[in-house]
Amino acid sequence: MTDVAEAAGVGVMTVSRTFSDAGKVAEETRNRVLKAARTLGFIPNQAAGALSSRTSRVVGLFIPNLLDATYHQIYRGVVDRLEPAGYQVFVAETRYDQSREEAEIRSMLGWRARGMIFTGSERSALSRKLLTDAGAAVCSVMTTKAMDGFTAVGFSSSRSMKALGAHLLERGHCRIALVRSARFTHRRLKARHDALRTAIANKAAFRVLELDADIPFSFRQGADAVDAALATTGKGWTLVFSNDIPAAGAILRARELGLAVPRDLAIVGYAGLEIAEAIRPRLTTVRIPKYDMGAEAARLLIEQMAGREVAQSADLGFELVAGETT
Amino acid sequence: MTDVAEAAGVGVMTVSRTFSDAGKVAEETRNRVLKAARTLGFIPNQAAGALSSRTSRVVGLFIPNLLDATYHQIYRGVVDRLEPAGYQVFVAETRYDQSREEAEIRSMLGWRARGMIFTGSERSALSRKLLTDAGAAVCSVMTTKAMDGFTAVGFSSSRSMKALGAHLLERGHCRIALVRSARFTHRRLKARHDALRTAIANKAAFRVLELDADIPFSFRQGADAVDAALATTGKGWTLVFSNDIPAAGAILRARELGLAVPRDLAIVGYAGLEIAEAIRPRLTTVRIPKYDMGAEAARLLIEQMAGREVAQSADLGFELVAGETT
DNA sequence: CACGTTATTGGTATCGATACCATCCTGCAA
DNA sequence: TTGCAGGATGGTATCGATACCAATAACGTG
Repeated sequence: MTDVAEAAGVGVMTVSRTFSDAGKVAEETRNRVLKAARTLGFIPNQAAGALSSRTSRVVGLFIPNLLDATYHQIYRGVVDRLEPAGYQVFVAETRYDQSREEAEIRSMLGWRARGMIFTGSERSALSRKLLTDAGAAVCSVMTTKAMDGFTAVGFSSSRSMKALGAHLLERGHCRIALVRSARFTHRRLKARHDALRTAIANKAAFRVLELDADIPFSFRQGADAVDAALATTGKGWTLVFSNDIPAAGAILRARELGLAVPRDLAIVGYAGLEIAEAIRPRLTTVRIPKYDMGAEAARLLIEQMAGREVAQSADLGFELVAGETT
Repeated sequence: MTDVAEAAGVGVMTVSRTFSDAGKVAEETRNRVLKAARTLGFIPNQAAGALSSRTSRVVGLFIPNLLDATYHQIYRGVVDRLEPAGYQVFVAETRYDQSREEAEIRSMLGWRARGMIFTGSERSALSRKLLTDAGAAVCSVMTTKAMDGFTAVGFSSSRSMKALGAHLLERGHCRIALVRSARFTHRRLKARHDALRTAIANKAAFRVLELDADIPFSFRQGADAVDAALATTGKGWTLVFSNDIPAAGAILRARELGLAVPRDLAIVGYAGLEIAEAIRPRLTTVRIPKYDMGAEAARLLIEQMAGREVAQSADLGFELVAGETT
């Protein structure tokens, strides 16, 4: 920076200002500085900037699985809002692993991130403590339950399940099986499941089909669920998945076995991914506001980091998509 | 750090060493320092560390689209290798946009990343200049062509297309159409396509089906391709896609239209994703070493950053998966 | 014309780590 | 006993920005 200052014939502060507080440097000077910087190939050292200003423009984004289109869209939404605002997004893929998440939080705090956005399951007690102690602005996505001073952006998953339950009852489904895998069933998912059970009450038979999967959401998981369902409960059941991918896998498997969907086997997904409308029969699913949740979370976080008061939570709703599989 | 040093009754350097060069601190002292750090909630400031040591342990990873399972697996491979080695991976999603990529490179250089891994299409001239000027270690993934001092890890996509061409001719396909979209066809993909054309020579009819898509790889794109193919060329063609997702979309659409695959319409994918074996008929595709490319690229980069000599490139091969759609 | 105001610029201490060198201590060989 | 190697530890300058304050120029106003 000293070199650039010298080359441009100005003080270092003018160079610094040229690259940070826009507008406080005269146009003509600014151009001279930028030209000198370009000639010398100068790129401001972010580390030095963060250290000196004692406040980095880093925001941490925690995502269980970036391959999941739901989370990927959230990621896009977050980036699209934070980048123009001058923030740098550091992504951490937690892989549904709490110890990974804790390690990543530490790492973000090491970079002195001022804000963090979490998606997916809930924070561990240790994570929450780390975050509150550090005084970081925190926003949880996929839930509307603000807590511990963390804001929340999402939708009511219990209401979505209530709507789904009503839809199923209305279409005369009377044997409903919830498919899940122990390894990827976190508390929030359990709550979602309870909501469905409640919605159904005893107007239909209800059971849980527990599978063990090693990958979070796979087509195979759906196929396995169909096989398991046929083996244990026989035809005539409605399989409710927690994602569209395994639901699609179930459709493919059902067709392979010559089963009529939804007559022999009904299928429900969750998320509202592209495959839900690409596959035949069209999948019944719950479309959730993926991108918008990310964008809104980012917006809230920006406000918080600027020290402004913000709403504790935002409910962006959902949409029940009645397809041809129920 | 000063506080921790005081609390532990040691000098700041001992604290610093406790958190960085492992082994140079006596076990007993080390424990005292760690305890003090835990009590005080001390987390080393990465920015200060990077500034002071004039060498950050940051590696940039550039990916066109994290939702694409190919790139996502590469990402996993990279992270799994670099994290245990003490490096921090900063991911940048370029979205197939060169100006985004250039901006992200600048940003990485701002963090003084010592190494960068690129996947997908080729670097622009400006990008290459930025990288060489900065003296960063660079590795390209998905290609075996090392250039400009950048190492490369991948497979021979032209050989994969030659193998595919041979397979198609062997199975008697005589009308082959390459499906692509202008927006997402970069130079490497073109080279891949040329290789297929060469492999086929004039032993089969060859044409290109140009679609315009706004998303890189979607099911819809495959469905559109089927519709376009039927409209322009009629039945009996083999559609060659550059990804399994649109190929799967094509299968779904073909079945919806009552077409027999591969008799009325043959379909070929690329990448070797889960859906290729989940869908019926099973998709013919080229399986590429996704995860391993990432891991190997990371390994090479670690060696380079340690100043050791490394092989210029690594060819990890591919596997032609003959399915039921050809 | 004096004077407050605003726009622009510069000097220097400072952020929190690490590099580098110095010091101290211990154990062992001569 | 002496000398010395090597392990453990500490002191302090330094990395490259920004915060803070000061200085100067330009401008309008009464």
